[in-house]
Amino acid sequence: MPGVCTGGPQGRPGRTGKAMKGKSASPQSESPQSASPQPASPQPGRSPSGGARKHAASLATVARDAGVSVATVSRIVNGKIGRASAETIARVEEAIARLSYRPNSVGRALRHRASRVVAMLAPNLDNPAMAAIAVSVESALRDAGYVMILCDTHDRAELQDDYLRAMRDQLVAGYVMVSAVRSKGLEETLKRGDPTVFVARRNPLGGGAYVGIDNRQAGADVADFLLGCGIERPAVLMAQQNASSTSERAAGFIERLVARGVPNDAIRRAIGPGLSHIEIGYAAAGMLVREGGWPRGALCVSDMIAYGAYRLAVEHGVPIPQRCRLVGVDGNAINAWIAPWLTSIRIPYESFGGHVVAQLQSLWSGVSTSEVHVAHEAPSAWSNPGAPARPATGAG
Amino acid sequence: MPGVCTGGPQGRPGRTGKAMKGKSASPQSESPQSASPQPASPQPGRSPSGGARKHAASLATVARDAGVSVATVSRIVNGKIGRASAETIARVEEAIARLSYRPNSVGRALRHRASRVVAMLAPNLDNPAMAAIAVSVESALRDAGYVMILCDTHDRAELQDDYLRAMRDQLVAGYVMVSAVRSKGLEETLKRGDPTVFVARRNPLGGGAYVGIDNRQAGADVADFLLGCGIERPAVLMAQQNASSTSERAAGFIERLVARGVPNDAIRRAIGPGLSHIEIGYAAAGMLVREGGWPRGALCVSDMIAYGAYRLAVEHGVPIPQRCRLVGVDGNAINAWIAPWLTSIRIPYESFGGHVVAQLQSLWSGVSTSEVHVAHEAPSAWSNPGAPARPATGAG
DNA sequence: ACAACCCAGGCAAACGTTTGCCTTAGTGGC
DNA sequence: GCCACTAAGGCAAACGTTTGCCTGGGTTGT
Repeated sequence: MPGVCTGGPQGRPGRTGKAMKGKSASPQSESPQSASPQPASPQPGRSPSGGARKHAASLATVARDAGVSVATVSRIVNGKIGRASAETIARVEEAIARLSYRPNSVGRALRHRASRVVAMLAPNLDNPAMAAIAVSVESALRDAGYVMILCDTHDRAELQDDYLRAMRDQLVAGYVMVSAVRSKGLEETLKRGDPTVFVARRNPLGGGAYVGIDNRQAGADVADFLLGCGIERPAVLMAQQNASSTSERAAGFIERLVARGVPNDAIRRAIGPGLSHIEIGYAAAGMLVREGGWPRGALCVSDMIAYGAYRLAVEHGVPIPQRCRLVGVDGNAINAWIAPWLTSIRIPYESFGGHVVAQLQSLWSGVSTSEVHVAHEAPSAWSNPGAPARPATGAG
Repeated sequence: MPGVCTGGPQGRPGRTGKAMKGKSASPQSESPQSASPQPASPQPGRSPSGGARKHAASLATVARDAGVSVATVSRIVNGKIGRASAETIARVEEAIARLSYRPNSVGRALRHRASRVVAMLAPNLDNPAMAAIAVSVESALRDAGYVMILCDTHDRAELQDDYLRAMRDQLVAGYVMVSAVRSKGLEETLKRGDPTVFVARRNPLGGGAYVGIDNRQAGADVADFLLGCGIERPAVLMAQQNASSTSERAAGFIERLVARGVPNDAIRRAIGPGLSHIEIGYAAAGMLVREGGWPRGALCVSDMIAYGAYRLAVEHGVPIPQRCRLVGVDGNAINAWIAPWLTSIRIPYESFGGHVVAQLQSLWSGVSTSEVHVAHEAPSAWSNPGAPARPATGAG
């Protein structure tokens, strides 16, 4: 009931929404031989205004109007000139304009056995980093004349496979797999040689086109940063699920710490369970603190994990970053506005789209592709450590 | 150069990324009669492994294998039984399994003149609220057997029109317009009677199916909340661009304040320029403060605007919410983790998908639709006003 | 005068489905 | 024996493109 002026504590924030009804009905084409024949299929001709709806103009319409054959119109539309006289071209173009003809992508796709649609499969778009990738890829695809089908896999292998199959049925031109998980369907897709680009997390089956940062290096950079801040025993907060990307960050971090003389068993590792990184961060921080109090600094292998840890710190009244410097990885744009306490390695997600499309185009033209490592930025926070403007500590 | 242990202030956070090269090349089908014939179209048969690739099985393949006609296979696949004997069905299903046949969506779409794809057009997915809507709609569509093409319109009318056209060429089954802007193409789409659902912002041309909250009521609720907190002269931070949704919130807010005895000219309104709500919030707060100092409380017509205002408060050393209570609208999930200072009206975006799909199905079956008003929640923050756990103010 | 070309464009076969209509058998009723 | 009916399934025409091949006329070369 809206209107009440209360709004007390809601308990710990739980579900990120999305009840995920366990139906697991495969999207598109509810598995052949199923008995349910597309319920309530969109009746194209039906309209409340009744009567025979005018269909959009097709090649045939234009051809008739211009007094030529469909072949000629098709060639003109596709710029295959040299096959038509100037007058014919003019006549056809006039007809096209008059009928406001636009080529039908579905017909094209059928003929070409490939559409101008690219599928992007990603886990939880709730993560701002994922959203940033989606935005970037979408825009780059658009500039290249493609559109994007977005599939939220929730990091679940079966769902990923459902989508892979459904996308194949769509004759998509390629796949963009963001943080893909290992699965049977993925294996098949790759074996078939379908154009596939992995983003942010390497192909769990090895090989393949990849766009991402050098995660090991990023981890090492954080180690250098924390040591450089005078924090001699930093910890690391990570996820249980060993996704190549984040575990590489942790590995690079530890490696560098050890290389710089920190005893291996002095590096406290907290591994949070679950799926949502934000809850992982909360849980991992809790474990860490229970076992030995707050560290003076920590690598959080993703910004979301840092958010979770921050929440615990706030609950405990531990000021961040003064008593514990958290360093995340991602550099979400929102940090600059509402998370000034967070130091983060910024990943330039806004440039990923261009690289992804370039990789796809390589695959389409048969060129073999290699991994693309985008440069990440140095650890940075909104304000310098110890600089004047600090959040919400000023005179109150 | 990664590795440096500095990371000073980056200046005010600026661009939300996305350089938007002004190309404005229409996605898909670069406008007929254009001379550029699909550069580097995906060569379907080409594979580095060379040789004739095996195409996926089609109805014809299955028919041949089972020794029946394609018509029979089609009918069986679609569950139109009663036309085939039990043995035939068994034989065909066996063939389907053996060849792992899956119906080709493109062929279907061509035949039906409508695909099982729904287009969602939204401005900037950077906004967590938009992302939440996208997640919800995607999931609901999937459960209904559809997939979603996502189009980022950047709130620009021409881009919206480009996409609307491109989506029509795709024979999409329907349109989900999130915060649509008025445009010529939208007008045509509606005139054509294409199934269209508006989300979060009403149809700028009036009428049509809608899913969203009662924005006026939400504004009034915030007014009640702030007055109830003893804040007698609250302000409002809003955007210049008069989107129906946010301006209705502001209107409802002011209306209620006036109704409860606040003199109209005592209500300070700050109207920020620009497109990104977060920068609008920053700018609006700046204007407000310059003109008369910080208010004791304010409605921010969206959470993003509150984020922007918060940044200014941090810069000025003004503690939020102690000295100025900000109340946003959206209730982004992230608030509970890293924005405990924010009170917000939560909009249950995770339930929008279901309503949107229901609206679409109504449209598809020719039933006339009405607006769906989802109930928003009461203003709430993570912690009670003045409750013990306050962020980062504890003993340092 | 004839071969060799080129130009402009049409024919028709795909691509994978769906579906109205037809045919062929079989069955029951009279 | 004939009619009516049903069950089982095939034929072929769409849906909108693309493209290899063909044709008919014109030009050029010798």
